This record gives sequence, C-alpha cells and structure tokens, in this order.
Amino acid sequence: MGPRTANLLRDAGIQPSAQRVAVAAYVLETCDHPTADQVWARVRKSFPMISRATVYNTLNLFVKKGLLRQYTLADGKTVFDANVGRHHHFIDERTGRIYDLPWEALSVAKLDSLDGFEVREYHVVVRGRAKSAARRRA
Amino acid sequence: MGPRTANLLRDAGIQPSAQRVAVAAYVLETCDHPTADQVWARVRKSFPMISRATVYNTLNLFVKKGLLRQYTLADGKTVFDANVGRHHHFIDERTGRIYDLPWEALSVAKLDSLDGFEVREYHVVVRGRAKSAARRRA
DNA sequence: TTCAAGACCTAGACTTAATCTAAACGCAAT
DNA sequence: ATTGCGTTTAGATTAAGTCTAGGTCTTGAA
Ligand SMILES: [Mn+2]
Ligand SMILES: [Mn+2]
Ligand SMILES: [Zn+2]
Ligand SMILES: [Zn+2]
Repeated sequence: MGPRTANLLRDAGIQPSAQRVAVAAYVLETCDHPTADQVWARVRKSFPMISRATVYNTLNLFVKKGLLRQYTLADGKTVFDANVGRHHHFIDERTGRIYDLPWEALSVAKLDSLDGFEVREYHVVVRGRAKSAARRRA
Repeated sequence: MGPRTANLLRDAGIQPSAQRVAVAAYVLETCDHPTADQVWARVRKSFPMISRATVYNTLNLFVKKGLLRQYTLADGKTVFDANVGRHHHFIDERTGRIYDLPWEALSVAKLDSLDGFEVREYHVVVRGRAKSAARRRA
C-alpha cells in the first residue's frame, strides 16, 4: 500500500496526500461495502488524526474520479464499493452484509421492450441469507 | 376517502384514528414513492395539527401491518410504496422520480443457480430517463 | 352517565449521517 | 523569507429519524 496506491491515485488525477493514500489503502482494497463512518473508524486506527470531513471529502472525490461507486441499497445507508464494474448485489437479511454477484451470474430479459423508459443502467438486488460457504468466500 | 379508508385500516387490524385516516388517504392512494417528510407536508395541508412523530409512527405501523412497503433505492432516501405486490423500479436520473415496472415487464434468469445464497426475494432497479409518455402515465 | 384505563398524539429533545465554513497547515515556486 | 494554493481540520450546521414524557381522546365497565 505504499507507492503502488499513490500511483493509482496519480493515474486517476488525484494528488496523493498521506490522508488520501490511507483512505485508498483500505477502501479500494476491501470487498466489503463500508459506510463513510466505517471507513473513518478503520482508517483512524493507522492514522488517528484524520478528520471526518477529510474522509467524506476523499470518498466523494474517489467517486467523482471513478475509483469508487456509491450505493444506497438498504436501511437508508450509503455505502462505497471498490468494485466499479457491472455487477449485482445480494443483501443478507440477518447481518445486513452486502455481497457482490458477478454480472454473468444473472441475466435480465425484456429490458429493451420497456416502453416509455430510456434505460441507461440496471442491476438486480437480491435478498436472503448467505450460506457459510458464501460468507467464507467473501 | 371517508369510511372506505377507515374500513381498510380496520381490516388490517389498525384502529382508524383521524390522523391515521388522513395519512392513509394520501399514502395508500398515490403512485408516487414519497418520503416520510413528503407525506407529512402533504397531509398537513388538510390536517395542520398533525405532528411529525405521528406521521413517522403511522407509516411504520402501516409497513408492519403490510399496507405499505419501504425502500431505500437512491440518494439515501427512504421512500414508501403503496404497491405491495412484486414489481421492479425505474429511477429517472434527471428528476429522481421513481416509477413502478410491472413484475412481468422483466424477467431474471439463473437465480436458482446462485451458489451459496438462499434467495428470498429480488427485484430489478433500472436507471435512465422516463419519456414524456411514461411521465404522463404515472 | 361517569370515569378510570389504555390507546393515541404532540412538542420538543435527542441521535446520527452528511455537509459546510472558516481558519490553519504544508509545501512548492518565486 | 514570502506568497499562493491545495489540503486538512474542528466545529457549526442541516436534515432524517427516533425517543420521551406528558397531554388528549376513546372506550367500556361500573
Ligand atoms: Mn424527506
Ligand atoms: Mn441524513
Ligand atoms: Zn458491489
Ligand atoms: Zn414501487
């Protein structure tokens, strides 16, 4: 997470300050879907002086630059997603945990015949329970 | 919207107070997907003394009794939906407005082969622009 | 009819997520 | 050294939502 992360930010047109690298090292690597405050809590362990505003600003900057996506899928919680490609989501109803489903795992038919709507993107939101195999995998 | 609405509430096991009938008359009839504060603003026009807490309590009660569904689809906003059957959603990216798509309008394949996940429900969230025809229809 | 008991409602305090503000900081070019 | 600019900071602010404690309304039994 040293110069590799810094270069990743530079390539996206972002000045790699120490705070931004610390946020990136966590949020761009995890396969969780953390909220902003979860990111703050996590990054503060290794960077105790970082402020809440900086974490929020940094996450929003990463979204604007295409390094992150932002979703609100459940509970009114806004989460961040390092998986910026197309994919679907599975929400475990017991734990609230969000899992990624590969784009090819599902297919949606009849989208073109949606009369009156110009479709730009879509994804499937699935709810249920993740079995232990999936919990381990993620 | 007088005794009809009251009976609807009674049938759901809800005591039809004046406040609850006023909330129901709007939120169970609209095909919008209003937030709690939008419901409050609307109901206050005809019932100026109703409190915020009552609107929130009433909406949550309706959800618990199965008269409403609650979604968080975009912008971290929690919205209420009088359409309690299965259906999909279309979000207009310009206006933020949410439209219902009939269940049969789309079909999702390969859901049963989702290894490691026990599916309880799912729906498709589509984003794009609603053409004027759809805007009129809704 | 009266009048508790319980259900319901209300204003306002509180909590939490998120943004805003204005000052301070850090670093590079002059 | 001085300036300037991008970045960070603490704290104030806004907004969604819940909670509390007391007041009001309904209801049904005496
Ligand atoms: Mn609202
Ligand atoms: Mn909020
Ligand atoms: Zn994801
Ligand atoms: Zn709907």
